[in-house]
Parts: sequence; structure tokens; C-alpha cells
Amino acid sequence: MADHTPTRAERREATARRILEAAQHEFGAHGDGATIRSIARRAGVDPSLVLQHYGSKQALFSLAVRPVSDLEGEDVPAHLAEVLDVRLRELPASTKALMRSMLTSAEAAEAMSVYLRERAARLAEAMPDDHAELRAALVVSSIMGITIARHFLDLPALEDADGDDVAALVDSWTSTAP
Amino acid sequence: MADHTPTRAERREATARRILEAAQHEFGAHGDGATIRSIARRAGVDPSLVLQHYGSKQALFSLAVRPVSDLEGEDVPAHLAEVLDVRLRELPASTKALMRSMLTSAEAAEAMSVYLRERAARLAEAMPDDHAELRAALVVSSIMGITIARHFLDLPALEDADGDDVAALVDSWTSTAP
DNA sequence: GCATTCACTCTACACGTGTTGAGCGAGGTG
DNA sequence: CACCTCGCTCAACACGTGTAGAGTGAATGC
Repeated sequence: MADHTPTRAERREATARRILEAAQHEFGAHGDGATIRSIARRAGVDPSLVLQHYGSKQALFSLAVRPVSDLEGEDVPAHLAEVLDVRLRELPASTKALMRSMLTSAEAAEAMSVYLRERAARLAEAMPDDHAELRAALVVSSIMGITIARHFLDLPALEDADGDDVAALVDSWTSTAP
Repeated sequence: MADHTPTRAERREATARRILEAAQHEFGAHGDGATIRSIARRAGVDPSLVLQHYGSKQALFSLAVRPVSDLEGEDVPAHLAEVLDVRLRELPASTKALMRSMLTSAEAAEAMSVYLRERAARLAEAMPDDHAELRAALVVSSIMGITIARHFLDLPALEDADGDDVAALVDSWTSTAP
């Protein structure tokens, strides 16, 4: 809240943040093929500065793609939908970067995979026993698919769908019998 | 069946096919970032020849990514799973190329989108009326998500799952009430 | 058997990339 | 005010890319 004139270190840190955000948006828009130059342009900065801050494109990518939430003890099943953002209009920048890159970057794929496994494990605990593990994996994967369809493929049927409807529907799958 | 010695034109056509297959595998493995040189290497051919056959990388990509099946009048709901290959161990090369690129190539994204819309429309016809369109879109997107999780993210729970189990489960969602 | 075609390879070019090191000039310090 | 610090820009590099055009030698047709 104190709006003192920023010190040099603060300004530096601020541009570092601006660069990271620019990177998330660029990776989110073009995947891991996004360019250091394009990131720099978006941040209003020289390309070289990007590397002085983050060392290499790879390192910056890793940071940009790190998932935002390690939310610990939340109630599981209904919340799930929100996590992978079935109902959010806009995805968090880092999530978007991660998803956009997950099919072309091994690192992003691995990150998404552990994220999904983690979520599925959580979900399985709260499910009827029968094939719980498999069914949890299916639900989690489905939510990912729906998220892709909505945010990256612009499927019209999902475009103007009510997030709550979607969440309720998906939630009902949680207790479906095989 | 007649194994006459191949004419010049036949041999040319054969190498064209080899190049296209190589392209599908390379695009399937690395997305639209795959290299003309890598495609040529895989086909055992000079990079320049790839362009003499297909004009440009873009044109080759378009061809490599074209979906295989315009199967017309098939029975819809159960078959759906197979189409997006929830139960197949290995994806068709063109499908793999299409999916791998759909998040980084606008053309692939559009192709996948129309494919999904088409499938959803088919599926909606065979569903209980309530919210049929939305629910069909959700099911189709889910199958895509499951396919991604299994074939690109290597989710272990799906890795060794029985394809029929998965198909049956997904199929049951088709008649889920909202 | 000879001239021609033509499927294919070789060489080259222009360009965009990630990355580096030198240099500049405003901000901090005495 | 003078000096130094250091966040930042500039200029350059080596490299991989898509693509074009000339060249080559074996299959073809007379």
C-alpha cells in the first residue's frame, strides 16, 4: 500500500515479473515455439534482457508453465471442474501455457501428467470403490478434454454453455456405475 | 497382386507415399514443428525432393493431417469411442499428427474442431433430448481428452485399462441425466 | 544403341532463432 | 557535485530452417 518511489531492485523485480507474464501469454498463445523476441516485444524490453533475467528460454519456459495451485485440503469432486477450469471464462495464464504446450513439449507433457495423476488420486478417494482408479482417471482426462475443446478449439456448443451445467453434468459421471 | 516390375511413375508415386507417411510420423511425434529435413531423413530421401512432391511444408502438413475416415452411415454411440480411439492401442498416423498439432497449429485446431462438431452432431441425434447438443459435445470432448491422456500423456491408469471397459463407461455417460 | 526424359541429389541463399559480450546512461552513494 | 553501480540496450555470432535452381545418371522410347 505504501507507494514510495520504487528502488532500483524493486524496478528490476517488476520488469522480471512483466517478462514472466509476457512469457506466459506468449507460450499460452503459441506453445513452446514462442519466441524470446516475441516475449521481449510483449514485455517492452530487449530480447537480451529476458535471458539476463532467466538464463535461458528453457528455464523461462519451465517457470512459465509451473501450475499455479498447490491447494491442499479442499473438498474434491465438484471442485475438480473448477481446477481444470471447465467453468472459468478465462484460464490462468500459466495453465494456458501448460496446456498449449503439453503436446509438443516433453516437459509440459510430464508436468500435465503428474498434475492429472495427483488430481485423479484425490478424486478416486471420494468415489464408489468399483474401478475407482480408472474412473477417476477418465473423469479427470475428460475435464481436460472439455477444457481444450472450450478454450483452444472453440467448440460452439461449449462456448456459450453455462459453466454450472457442465460442472453438474461432469460431476454426475463421478457416481456412474460401470 | 500382379508384381510386375514397377514403372517409373509407379516408383515416383511410391516414394511420394513414403514421404507422406514419414511426414505423418514426424508430425505425429513432434507436431507442426517437425522439420522437412527430418521427414526427408525418415523417408530416406533428399529434403529438396519433399518439396518437389508437395510444394511446401504447409501443403504437406495439410495433407498429413487430413483425417482418415469419412465413414458415412455407421451406428453412432458405441462406435464413437473407437473413432477417437479410446480402445485402440495405436492411433492412425494421420490422427496422431492431427492431435499432436492441434494446440500449436491453427489449421489443425480448425480441422479438429470441425471433426468434433460433426461427431457431436451425429451423437446428439441418438441421445435423450434434454440438453442433447451440449451433452454430445461434452462426451465427444471427453473422448478426446481420454485419448490425449492415454496416447500423449501416458497416464498409467489408462495405459493398462481395458479398452472395452473404457468404452462402456463413456458410453454410459451418453444416457446420463443432467 | 542413342537421345531424351525425369526422379532424384547437390549446393546455395535468405532468414529467424537462441545466446553472448560490450557499451551506455540513469540511479544510487559519498 | 563527482564517482560508481548496474539495469538495460546494441551489435554480433553460429546455427537450423524452408526453399530454389542447377546438375546427374539411370530408366525410357525410338
